[in-house]
Amino acid sequence: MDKPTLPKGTRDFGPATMAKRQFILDNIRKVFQKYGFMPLETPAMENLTTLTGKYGEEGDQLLFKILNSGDYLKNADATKLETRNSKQLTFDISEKGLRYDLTVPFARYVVMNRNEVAFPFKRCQIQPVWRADRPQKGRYREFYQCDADVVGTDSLICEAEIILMIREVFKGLGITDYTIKINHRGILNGIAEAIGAAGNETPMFVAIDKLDKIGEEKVKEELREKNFSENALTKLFQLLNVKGSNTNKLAVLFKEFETIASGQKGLRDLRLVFDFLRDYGSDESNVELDVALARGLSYYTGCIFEVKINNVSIGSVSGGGRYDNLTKAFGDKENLSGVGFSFGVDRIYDAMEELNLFPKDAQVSSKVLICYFDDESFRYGLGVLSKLRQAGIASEIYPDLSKIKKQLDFANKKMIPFTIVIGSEEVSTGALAFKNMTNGEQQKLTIDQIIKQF
RNA sequence: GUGGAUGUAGCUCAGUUGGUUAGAGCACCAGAUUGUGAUUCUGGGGGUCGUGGGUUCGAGCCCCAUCUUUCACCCCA
Repeated sequence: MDKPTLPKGTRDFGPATMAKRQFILDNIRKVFQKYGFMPLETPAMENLTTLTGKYGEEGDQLLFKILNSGDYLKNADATKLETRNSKQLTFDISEKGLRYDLTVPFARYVVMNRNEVAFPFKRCQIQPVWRADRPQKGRYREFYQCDADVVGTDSLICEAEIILMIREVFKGLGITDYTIKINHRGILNGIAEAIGAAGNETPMFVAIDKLDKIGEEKVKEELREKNFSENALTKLFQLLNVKGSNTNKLAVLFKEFETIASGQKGLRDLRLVFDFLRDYGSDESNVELDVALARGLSYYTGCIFEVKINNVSIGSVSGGGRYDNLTKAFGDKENLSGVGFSFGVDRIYDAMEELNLFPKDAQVSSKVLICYFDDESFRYGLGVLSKLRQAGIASEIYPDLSKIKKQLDFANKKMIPFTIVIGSEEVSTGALAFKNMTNGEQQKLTIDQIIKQF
């Protein structure tokens, strides 16, 4: 029998890792609920027709497909088989796939339950997603997303609340040095129009999105290959290089977009988001208008977000935006506007590990371990255990009669901070040896006195 | 999906131009210590060198394939 292994890009999470992951997840869940988002879960697999066509051509290639059950070659086209046309053959032998994100399944749910849900509908969803990507650091084939979306309203208060939630989650996790990048598809379209590249937006978005990574010259090179004129490039970088505060950037762009409707709309939206933040009693801290931010997911139409933790070797840990046409893609007659974002738990974990931000006691399991010398004190210990648990103190007793050294070692290994050592003396007097495992101090206390220590 | 790097004990790594029974530190187990752990001392277990082929009298080391992890591209949480 060969040694067992895990599939590429997947991981086990042991108790120590789980404690830290729970810490992140609990924090996010708490904030989502505080902002009025109701939980939703959807199946791991969706029909392929639900998933394909929503993420662009690249995204479709990254979908995990599930082979049909039974005689799956029954419906396979003979010529496709003979010519080994895998791409075409896929849809003959597979009709289900694993979800690629949580937004598309959510849109599907909304369309299917249109009459039951009360709009505007706020839902949060914390579940794994799967991508057939090639794994790297901070990039897995199975990972958790934590989504919060609102559907059925155009109000930009939703965008403002997304910023508030991101800041609250990061505060709870102890992450202070981060940037919430914000942009608007309208601004991007406006720029394309302003430089005379309307109709050629996609290659422009793809290229400028990489600006902070590969630099101005490389982006220009890439765009020249896509037949952008020198005039267009000069104009483009004039707009991308506007520095200063968000207000300043908005003002400069406002002049450029005098006759461009989509650009105007983008600027108005962003200005309103910033206004709402101020009215709420907040400000623009950690928020940066980045006109080069484009994002690949093709369904975004309005504001777009991306969050980076600074000084770590991890890509973005959160992203999202507004999508106006997603329910229409599922045959919905009346179109519903939605906006949402997603935290990547796995990347937040990696970043926090790199920055050493996990609190030490995030790993503690039980608070007390009961140790004993003989069978009689074990029996007595069970009564003590029961009292501790009734008092709500997480505790356990060592299950086997063995040397006290081994029992205390076990407490150390599990990072249990206190032990109660019981022997014949303790059984007869009721004064228990209560030991602090961090500093080694020990005192004789009754069980009631011990409970009061917590 | 394209190209590059990597893999030796539970962990971090040594291992000479291919040459006998593959090493260290930490960790683990047992004893010194029959009512007290993270210090010290003594002893012990553990590796078909990622996997499968090949070259050779002989392979941890050379060649090929494959898998894992990782880096760049693509894309993205």
